[in-house]
Amino acid sequence: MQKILSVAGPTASGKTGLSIALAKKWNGEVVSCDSMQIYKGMAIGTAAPTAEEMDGIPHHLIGICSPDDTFSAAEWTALARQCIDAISARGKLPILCGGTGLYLDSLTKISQFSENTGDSSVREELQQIAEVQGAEVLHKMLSEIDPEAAEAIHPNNVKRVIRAIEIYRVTGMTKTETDKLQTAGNSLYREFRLILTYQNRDVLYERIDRRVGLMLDAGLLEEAKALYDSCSQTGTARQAIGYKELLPYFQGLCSLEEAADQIRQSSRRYAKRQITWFKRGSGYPLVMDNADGSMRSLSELLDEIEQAAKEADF
RNA sequence: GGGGGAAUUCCCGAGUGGCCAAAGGGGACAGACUGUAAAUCUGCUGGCAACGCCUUCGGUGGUUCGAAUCCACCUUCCCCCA
Repeated sequence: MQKILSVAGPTASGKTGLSIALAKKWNGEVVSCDSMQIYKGMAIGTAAPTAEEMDGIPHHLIGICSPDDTFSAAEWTALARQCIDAISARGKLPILCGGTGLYLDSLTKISQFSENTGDSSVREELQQIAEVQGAEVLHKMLSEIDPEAAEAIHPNNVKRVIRAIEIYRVTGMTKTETDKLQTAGNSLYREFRLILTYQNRDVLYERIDRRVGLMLDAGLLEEAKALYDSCSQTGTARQAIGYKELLPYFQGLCSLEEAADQIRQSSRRYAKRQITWFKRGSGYPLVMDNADGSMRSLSELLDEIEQAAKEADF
């Protein structure tokens, strides 16, 4: 089984720096596991590593799609698998680095994605039903075809209700059956997952606040402006934190300071959701901060990781 | 100097005699998550020995069986006329 090392954790927790240090130490290459770094022209706002930060370590799946492209966890997984194979073939260690929990779990938990199950016309039709007749009606439709999924998905979560119905419409199989099928079989990888954690939430939040300032200094405004001028406003990329909050500012609806506050807030909430996500998975919790609020040194962290990996027989 | 208005639970903001620990929104906190995921959604938010009790609606007194809601005075803020 292929070995992969993954570095997960909330935004601004220090994944990038750590993954590069690990790549140097263990002869690795980094594969970004980030739903937004995948897009071109969003390097600053997604905190993608600069060439200088990479310091010669090859990075993959950063800036490879147009912000207008639609993208999916399945597509990402397919690309990531290719990267991992290629890196392994070079005799190097693939290091997955990123905060998109869904992507990381897709890679490691889903043995086989079924054939393309998306259909935008079906989605639009269902969306219409939700808008005209209400979310309840849509949810009832799901109850009839897949009661188990309906039970698990809240009626208000229209996106997920639609997806569950869409699967059935396109494939004739329910979401419940599909999920079962996709997770059947063993994982393809022997993963050692580091989950970057903070004992003091405030320390992480301060890092987030500080980084937003740094992004603005680095030219986030120009980058966001260019993005809005050149792209349609409908793709996944427009959901990215750091860009969508700037739109009201460009439209003259709020001050830059207000927009920046909004970015900081969105980032903190995002971090919280990531923490919740990674908490339920397994992995080695790597504590990044000391009790007094200072950060632990890189060498100390690397030593601990080496020890933990050895104990996990990785 | 005169006239008018406002003070509500972390914030904004309803409530104008009992159905009010107090609508709604925001924030915070907690959680869910399998092809849009930096998205989407849920729960929760005075205290407690907790199907009940206690404290709370600027402050102090009062009216009333009963007040955030009525009265008096005080404090602060806003507006208008001088």
